[in-house]
Amino acid sequence: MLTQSLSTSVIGHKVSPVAFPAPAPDQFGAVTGHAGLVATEFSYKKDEEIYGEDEPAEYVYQVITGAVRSYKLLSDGRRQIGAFHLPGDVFGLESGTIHRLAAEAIIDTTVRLVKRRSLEQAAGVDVQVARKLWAMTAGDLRHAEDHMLLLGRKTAMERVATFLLEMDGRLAVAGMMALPMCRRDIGDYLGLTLETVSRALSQLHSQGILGFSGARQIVLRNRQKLRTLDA
Amino acid sequence: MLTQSLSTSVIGHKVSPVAFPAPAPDQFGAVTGHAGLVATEFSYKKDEEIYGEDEPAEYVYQVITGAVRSYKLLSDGRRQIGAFHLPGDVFGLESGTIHRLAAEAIIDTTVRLVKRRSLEQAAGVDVQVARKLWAMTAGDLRHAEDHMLLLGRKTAMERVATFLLEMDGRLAVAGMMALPMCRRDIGDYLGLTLETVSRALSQLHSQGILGFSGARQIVLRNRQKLRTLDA
DNA sequence: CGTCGCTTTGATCTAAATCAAGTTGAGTGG
DNA sequence: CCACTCAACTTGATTTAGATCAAAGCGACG
Repeated sequence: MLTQSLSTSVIGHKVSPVAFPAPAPDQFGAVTGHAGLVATEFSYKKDEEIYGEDEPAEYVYQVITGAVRSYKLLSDGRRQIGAFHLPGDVFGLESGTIHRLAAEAIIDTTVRLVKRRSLEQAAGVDVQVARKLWAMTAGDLRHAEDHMLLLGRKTAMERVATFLLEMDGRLAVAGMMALPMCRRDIGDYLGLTLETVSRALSQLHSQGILGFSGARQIVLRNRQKLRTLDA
Repeated sequence: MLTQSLSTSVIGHKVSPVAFPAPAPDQFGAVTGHAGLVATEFSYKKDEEIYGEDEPAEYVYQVITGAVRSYKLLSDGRRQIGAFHLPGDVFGLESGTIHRLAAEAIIDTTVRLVKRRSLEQAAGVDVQVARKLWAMTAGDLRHAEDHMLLLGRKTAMERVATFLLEMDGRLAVAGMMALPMCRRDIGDYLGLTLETVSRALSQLHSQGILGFSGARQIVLRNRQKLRTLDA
């Protein structure tokens, strides 16, 4: 299966910023606003693979709309999701030539992408670009280090509380968050089963710490209490 | 407590390579062999702190002899060791200004260190240095991604098998490895208790997959079998 | 408005944690 | 050089958090 939509544009300093709902500081712009890097848009349907584990890393991506999961698999199908990527997030950035994790669209998703080689070339010319690429990889490392602590040492309730606070910070609009991912994805991110995730959420609901409007629309009613549960 | 020993030298291209038993490719040399960076040696006693979590990242370190653990703590003392650093390994490298994990000497340890600022400065002048710093952070990220899979989805026996194969690759000499760390450290690295680690090792011993000469001297007698157990 | 995937909830099981002794062995001081 | 000491390690008994197995709800979509 290939493209659902594709458009190409040459990104210059103030040329066609391609408005997208990026809540986070624009990580990509700081890098693509250089030397006529070519950025392309591409769309993926729900559950479509963006790239596979150990595939050559030809492109670097930024989520425009939608959501993406990055993950590793064991031979028998056990899966560990390393990160969720939401609008504004850059993913698939590698210092080497290979993607260490696979990536799939969680829901219908549109991304911007640039060739990894062109970024590396820009980094060779512009020290600021090189600095930014390093900083983005360091940001991914920080997240992974925090997540190792969660996976190795936190209880199920602590993991779910940490997840809710993370998602609250990343996608809450008007105090409500619309989770794009299913319970199984959350479980595979937190090193739990989907049933354990569901039970923890139910318990938080019964304690009035969160409210539901459908399984994936969540309102945090007591962030302070949640913070005491997150470890 | 402060220094056990300290010496300073100006590292130039072929000036005083300060011979050290680094089995890995010399990650530091590629970076310190530039622009008269000043490298200092420093020693730490067993269990001495090298830096704390969230402390300013003033230096970048390389193990000369000994071993180091990098870890995070929860408020109640639960600990997750993110990495062990062995002779030749660089640690404490940050893109930002803060150490994200604490570091302690596992046994008496000597390190080389350079100021982070001076490395950043060199990276601003020399693109090769910038590239190397990025590649080192990316290497740490790769390890963290692999470790998330282990912590989130592997069984106790799979974790211990993975650990043995990792250490075998990093510190086996003449088919034998001398582990510098205790069972509790191994447990805190693998997200297990020390008892579970001990039981897994005993089971591998009774199956003839490994041999002991004292609890920390291990010979792998059947790497192939171990690889089938590692997931 | 029926179907199917997702979610919740309940019952039971189990891998690993916890609690509890012993054992070993490296380092110390007599 | 030997015996003592103490931390590290092993092993056993029991507990438990979370996994697994199973069966309803529910809700979005065709």
